Amino acid sequence: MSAVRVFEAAARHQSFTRAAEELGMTQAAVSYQIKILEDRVGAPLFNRLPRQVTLTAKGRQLAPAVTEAFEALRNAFSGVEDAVQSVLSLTTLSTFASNWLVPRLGRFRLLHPNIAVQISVSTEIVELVRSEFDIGIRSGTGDWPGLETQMLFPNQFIPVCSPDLLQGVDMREPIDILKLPLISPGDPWWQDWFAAAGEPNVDLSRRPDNSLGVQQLEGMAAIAGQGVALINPFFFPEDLASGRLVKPFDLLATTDRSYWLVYPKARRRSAKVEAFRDWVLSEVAGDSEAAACRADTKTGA
Amino acid sequence: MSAVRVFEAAARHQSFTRAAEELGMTQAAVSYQIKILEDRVGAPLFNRLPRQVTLTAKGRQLAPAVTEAFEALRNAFSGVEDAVQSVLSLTTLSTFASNWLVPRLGRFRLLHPNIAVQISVSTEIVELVRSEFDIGIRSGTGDWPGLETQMLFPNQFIPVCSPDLLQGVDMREPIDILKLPLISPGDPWWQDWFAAAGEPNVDLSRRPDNSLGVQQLEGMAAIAGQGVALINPFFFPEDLASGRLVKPFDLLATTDRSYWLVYPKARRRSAKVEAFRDWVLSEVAGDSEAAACRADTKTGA
DNA sequence: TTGATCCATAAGGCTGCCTTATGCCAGCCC
DNA sequence: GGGCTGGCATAAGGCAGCCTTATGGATCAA
Repeated sequence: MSAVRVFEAAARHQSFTRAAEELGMTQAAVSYQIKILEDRVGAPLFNRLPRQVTLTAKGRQLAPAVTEAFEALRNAFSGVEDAVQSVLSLTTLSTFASNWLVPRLGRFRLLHPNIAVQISVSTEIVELVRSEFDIGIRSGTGDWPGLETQMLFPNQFIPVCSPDLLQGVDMREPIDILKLPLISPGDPWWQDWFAAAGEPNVDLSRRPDNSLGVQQLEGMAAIAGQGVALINPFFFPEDLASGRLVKPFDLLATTDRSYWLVYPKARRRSAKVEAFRDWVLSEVAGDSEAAACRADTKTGA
Repeated sequence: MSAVRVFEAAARHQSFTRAAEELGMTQAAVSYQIKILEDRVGAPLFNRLPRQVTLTAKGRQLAPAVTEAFEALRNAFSGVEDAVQSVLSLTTLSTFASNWLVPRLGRFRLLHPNIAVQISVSTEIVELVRSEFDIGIRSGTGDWPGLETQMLFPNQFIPVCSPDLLQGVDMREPIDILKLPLISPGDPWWQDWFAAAGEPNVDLSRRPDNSLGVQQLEGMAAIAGQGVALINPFFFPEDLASGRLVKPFDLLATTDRSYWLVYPKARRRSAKVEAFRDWVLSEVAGDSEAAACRADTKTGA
């Protein structure tokens, strides 16, 4: 089979030496391969003239078809390889996509205009090691065998709501939150947050469970004044900075889970993967700086 | 490169196991090759599902083009291989072609209707070992390295002429031939024949040298009554049998050379070569029988 | 004649491919 | 539900085939 490849090059160059150069091997190897192919075909494909080789009749019959076939192969593979180089496909959690990634993606496109990003949103964790995705964003503890992992930010929660909702409500202790409607009260993180706030025995089971299940929507509901949502502040930096969302209590409930950027170890050398990873990490670093800055101005005020 | 071949089969079958069967290797080898190709392309080409594999998007993009390219290759090679199988090309000496081979070729075509014979006539000895010819007919001593050789018949000479030419000529001893015009008196075999006849010192240098150089033409000239030609009786069996040519003396000059059928050792297993060789040998055997038969009838008469 | 170029060939080493053996996973069937 | 089967992955190991180096032959050019 590789003999065919050698033949193709030799036929194009009408020279074993040039073909060897093109293929990065020695002239002897070309001669060897051509002989293999001739034995296999049962007839000589080249006339050996003193200082050159020329195609025999059968060689001339073969050469154009072979070259054409290899052109087709080259085109097909280069097409796919271009796609592989220029399309980065990632699977991500819904809220990360809508509240973190998509708003910033324009900057990535500016940095890397030749890399197209395909986002697939899914709640389930897809098997990344042998999937078609280059990168995944997932929440967990970071121990995924076979995957390179980069922690992005912790999975923390804090209750937020619209400032209007607090009007006239006496909000002194965390338990006072229960005076307001909760968004997704069935979310078990609520129990954890109240526990972290020193109220381990809050019973939310009798509240109507209008769970939205997706932080993005919960945050939107909170902004709309429909109640108190438990959200990760990393996903609502603008709303918190602008005051559209306020924190009744500055108590973050921390979890053992974080958001991670992961990708198969096998593809860690891929340029597009490196580019995207570095960009995400720089964005996360920017977030932390901004958060620190806001904290400073707040304490300063 | 061979990984592409494996991919093509696997994509067609949508199964590594079937592909392995088709290619005559193990399923493990297919798996190995596909992995090689995927690493090289930088993206998976198959989705590994529980009891089957399916093409990924990139695999689907690749498969048709690859299959098409391989079809083209297969067609090109099978076309050439058919030609190799069905066309027997031979290089032969002019007289052998015209006076021996061509008149009998019809029988070969009847025996092997699927083998086409291409005859190339040349006086020079072409290098057979790596030429495009499958078979050669040459005159010599039979020591050609790298060639399989089959002796056909000896290179013997005997003077012949038209019976009309002998009218009124006293033809008792070989030297009497010189009373008649010689065809191609410059032919050195004349000297040899006279030497064999006990006349080593015949001087032919002063005769006009109207050499024809080709026995066929010399024989035709003799039949036409233009003189005495020195010919190989194997080439004129009909003319001798019918009496169009007669032998003034039944003295064959033998030489150390013979006519040989030769072919490259490398192609001795080729069906067409074997078929042609066997046919030629059977024809030669038939000649000998016929000659023996004629000799019998002559002595019987 | 000498040098340069191009191909063939022989010898030898090493890589890479294939096989064998085993494990895993899921579906199927009793 | 527990074997059983079918399909693929993986590891280990051996061997073949490919490539390289080195050399020779043949021709052309200077």
